[in-house]
Amino acid sequence: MDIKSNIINALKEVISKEICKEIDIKLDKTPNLELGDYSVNICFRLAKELKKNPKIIAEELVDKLKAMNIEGVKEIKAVNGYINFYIDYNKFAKNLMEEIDKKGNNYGRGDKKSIKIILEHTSANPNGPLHIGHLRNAIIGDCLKRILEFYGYDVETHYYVNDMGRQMALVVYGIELFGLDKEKKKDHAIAETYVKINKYLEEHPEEEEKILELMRKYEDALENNEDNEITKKFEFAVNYALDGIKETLKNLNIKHDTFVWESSYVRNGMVKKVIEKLMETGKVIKEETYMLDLSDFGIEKKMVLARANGTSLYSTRDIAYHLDKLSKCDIGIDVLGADHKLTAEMVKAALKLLGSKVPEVIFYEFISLPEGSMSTRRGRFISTDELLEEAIKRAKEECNKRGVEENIAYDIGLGAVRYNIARISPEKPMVFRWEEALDFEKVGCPFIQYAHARCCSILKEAENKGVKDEAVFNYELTSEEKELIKMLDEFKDIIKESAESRRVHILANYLLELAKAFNRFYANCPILMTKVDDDVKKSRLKLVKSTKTVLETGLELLGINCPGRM
RNA sequence: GCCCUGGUGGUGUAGAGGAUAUCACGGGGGACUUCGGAUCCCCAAACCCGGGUUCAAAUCCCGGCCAGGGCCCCA
Repeated sequence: MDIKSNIINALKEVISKEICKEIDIKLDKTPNLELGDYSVNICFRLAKELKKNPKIIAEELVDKLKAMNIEGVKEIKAVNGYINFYIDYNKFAKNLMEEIDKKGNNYGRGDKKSIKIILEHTSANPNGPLHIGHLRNAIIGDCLKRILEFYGYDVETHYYVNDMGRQMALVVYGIELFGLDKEKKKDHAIAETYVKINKYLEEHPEEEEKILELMRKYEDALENNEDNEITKKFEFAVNYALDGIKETLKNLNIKHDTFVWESSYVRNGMVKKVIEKLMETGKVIKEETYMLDLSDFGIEKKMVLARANGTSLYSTRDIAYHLDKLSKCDIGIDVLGADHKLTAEMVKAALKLLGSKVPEVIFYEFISLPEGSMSTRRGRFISTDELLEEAIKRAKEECNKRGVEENIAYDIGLGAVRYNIARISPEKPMVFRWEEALDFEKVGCPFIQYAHARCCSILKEAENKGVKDEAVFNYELTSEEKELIKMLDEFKDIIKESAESRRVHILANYLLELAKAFNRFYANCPILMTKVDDDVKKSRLKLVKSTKTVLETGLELLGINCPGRM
């Protein structure tokens, strides 16, 4: 039984006995250690019902609570109507350090939940490289996958490949007209051709017909489940772009389990079936084409299910994909840009109409450039490759400046890129500025990695000196030690909160705080110095070891490596 | 016009009913003869505006204002 539950149980017992009430109790964190470690504000709530001053209620309750000798609690105080609990750090520290020691990098891991999640993320159109907008999707998605897995879910990641859109037909036609620059990285070569064909079409609008024809032919072939010249051209183009994208993802330390092509749902007839089933609901209106009435779901806009020429539409294929995906898992999660909000709502509504589960959708706001939003079509974007390359280059310079081996530059550079995005809550719009992206002081990641490296070197030094770590903790702990211990304990809650709310920035911000707490501890509490008492030395060393473990685990969950020296 | 997000020191960001609003950068000042200075400490500096709900509001509600996004037989 942990201390928090002990406190809550004791409170419930006292309140039901003294006041004859069952109430929900939530423990709060105190603003600082002087006010204890945990607190409750129930007295304010009780004050109204009992018509009594909250201060007095608190004092009375404290007397009763003290008499109960709650295990792990050293002191209880009533302050201005709050009840503050002070925990017994010596005991607490000992237990916690032993737990971390025993579990190692599994400390904080959730129990296996036997729940299958399919998490779709990145899913950028294969008409060019990942730009820094897609990067936000990819990083949020990948961190989330790691966190959910660690929390105990069985997670499969999907990359949904949009191979049927107009933009792919443009690429295919573009390759016919202009070919591909074989010198360039494949996804960049595709983008170059894509920009050219867009410009060409602006100048030759009469050729628009050819694009429509390509789309028509591709879809016809798919509907008949045929392979012919056209499908080969599309597949070539898509795979060509995907090769490049996969290379970038690999550099980002991101791996998808499955790539699902939207065309597969036309091939297997599911898209047709979706339309048929939707017709059966009686909510389909036939105008020039089929429109779905979703007003029952509060959506006034009608959802168009197919083009007048009979070809399918992105959102209809998306319904088929979700129907299939959601039948294969317990929870489906999509990471999508905020521009998909309306369509996502429509897809959800359509799924409900069909009696299906609906996906959870995580929206993130766009990353824009100071001069405006990005556009692959206009060639106005910053690619992830570019950013990563620059970040690693900058990391190398920093290493050289400090006389550290360059081979850790990748870890530092990638860490900065990933962390810089992971730390921001997704609903916040971001503006990309090179100076900020490459300012390693501003990005908290090197700070965290440095704290880890520092742990490593202290542990190594201890080994040289023959000092062994042990959770003795038989002395009065300093406030820095207490803060650090509390942070290490909090890791479990952070994982839970981060996983359950599907918010990765919570973990990212926590790690920075942990590193901060560690540095404060390091600055104020001598560890291996000769004047330090042996038991203190051993205990503090254990604290270092535990911090290293948690930093390692946490950074790994953000897909960030931590070098042993830097 | 309608819908959805966001608005917190100079800048970027956390906090989503509770006590003195987090952290970083930038500015100013300081610390260190032993464990690694990508360090630590201190100072100045912020909740868009107006109402409301509450013992308690940055946080919830209503109304403004500002910014971004959406409202395609695009994806």
